[in-house]
Amino acid sequence: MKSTFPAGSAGDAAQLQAAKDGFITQWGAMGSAWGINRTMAQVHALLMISTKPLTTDDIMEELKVSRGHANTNLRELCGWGLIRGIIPKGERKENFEAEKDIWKMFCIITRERKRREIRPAITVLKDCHERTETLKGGEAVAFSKQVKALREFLEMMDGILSKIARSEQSKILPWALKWLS
Amino acid sequence: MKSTFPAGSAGDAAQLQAAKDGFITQWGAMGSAWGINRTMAQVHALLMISTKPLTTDDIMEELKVSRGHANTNLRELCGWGLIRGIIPKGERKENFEAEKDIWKMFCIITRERKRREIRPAITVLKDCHERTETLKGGEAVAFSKQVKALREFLEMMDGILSKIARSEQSKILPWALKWLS
DNA sequence: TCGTAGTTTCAGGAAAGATTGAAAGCACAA
DNA sequence: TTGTGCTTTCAATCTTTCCTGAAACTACGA
Repeated sequence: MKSTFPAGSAGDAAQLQAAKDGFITQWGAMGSAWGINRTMAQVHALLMISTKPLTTDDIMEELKVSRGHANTNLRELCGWGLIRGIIPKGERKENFEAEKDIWKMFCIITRERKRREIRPAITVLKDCHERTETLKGGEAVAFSKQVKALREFLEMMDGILSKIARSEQSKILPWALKWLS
Repeated sequence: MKSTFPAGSAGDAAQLQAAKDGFITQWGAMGSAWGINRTMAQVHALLMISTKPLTTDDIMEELKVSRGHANTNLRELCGWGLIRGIIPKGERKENFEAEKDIWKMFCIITRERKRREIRPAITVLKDCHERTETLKGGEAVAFSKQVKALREFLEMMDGILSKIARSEQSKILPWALKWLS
């Protein structure tokens, strides 16, 4: 519903819009599968492929959601650090832009999920283990052992992911490529 | 609500039960966060720490869920390959037992999520890229480029995860430990 | 201080997802 | 073939989560 197409035909523009819509829809679906609010994933997708920062009203318009909902999801994404709000000088409206670098995105998501989900799980496992390791009886020993194995596994994962999330893409990528060969 | 405690006091048994319940609850909560039905995660937790195979009725009793629901979740877990049903000879009731090896569990989950979530996403990205790579105009070029970067990243991940999920734990673990140092 | 432009909050409606319970289905033994 | 013991299915219901819209709030300029 706009005016200027720097180049290409109207058909091209329609095709581009269709591809964008498909992308946003699918990214949203993928978000759901990973336990992320669909709209939040869509807002993220939209900002990720936008060539310029967008306002709350732009989001409302594109995704057909209410102002309240747009605002909530934008804030949440800011909380993750996946987007940031900027107020262009002279204006009062806030504009949002996404981190576009895939590797940085990956690092952010890894760090956050580690913090929000793996760490708490480790805490619980540690607790379960400590509360049962001194108990006698086959049942208790088996439980304690299983819980310990789980905990050690998650701690190893946590360590590896921390290390990866701290690395530069430039250090990981060539290594990954070699390793995959 | 049972009889024989091979060793230890009644207090010990209560403590063990409390720890088990805590574990099941928390594993369920963690499942939710990762986009997995809470009950399914709890059934998995229950079987993971059980020293013997359990029947549908055992699950119903422990988790206080209906027969239908227990059945659905057991089937789903079988679908993932995380548990298997066995019919002890001479009996007609099906018993379920979980894969207890953490590394194998991790491989199964990795493989399944790759198949169910990463592969479809790659397909969509490929499609978006192909539909726009020949279009003219700054917008189209930017979109195409971003989508391509995403796709390449996911394909790299897919490759790495495939490789890891095919490995023996014995090959990864020492390497991980060294790498973490 | 008031008015304006914008943002945030939240009660309640809507949609999605989980759970039940009961009926239908299945497999085997008598 | 009928009966028994167990599993599966599915409409109905309950729960959770999402989403809206409107009111409250904030920041700033005149």
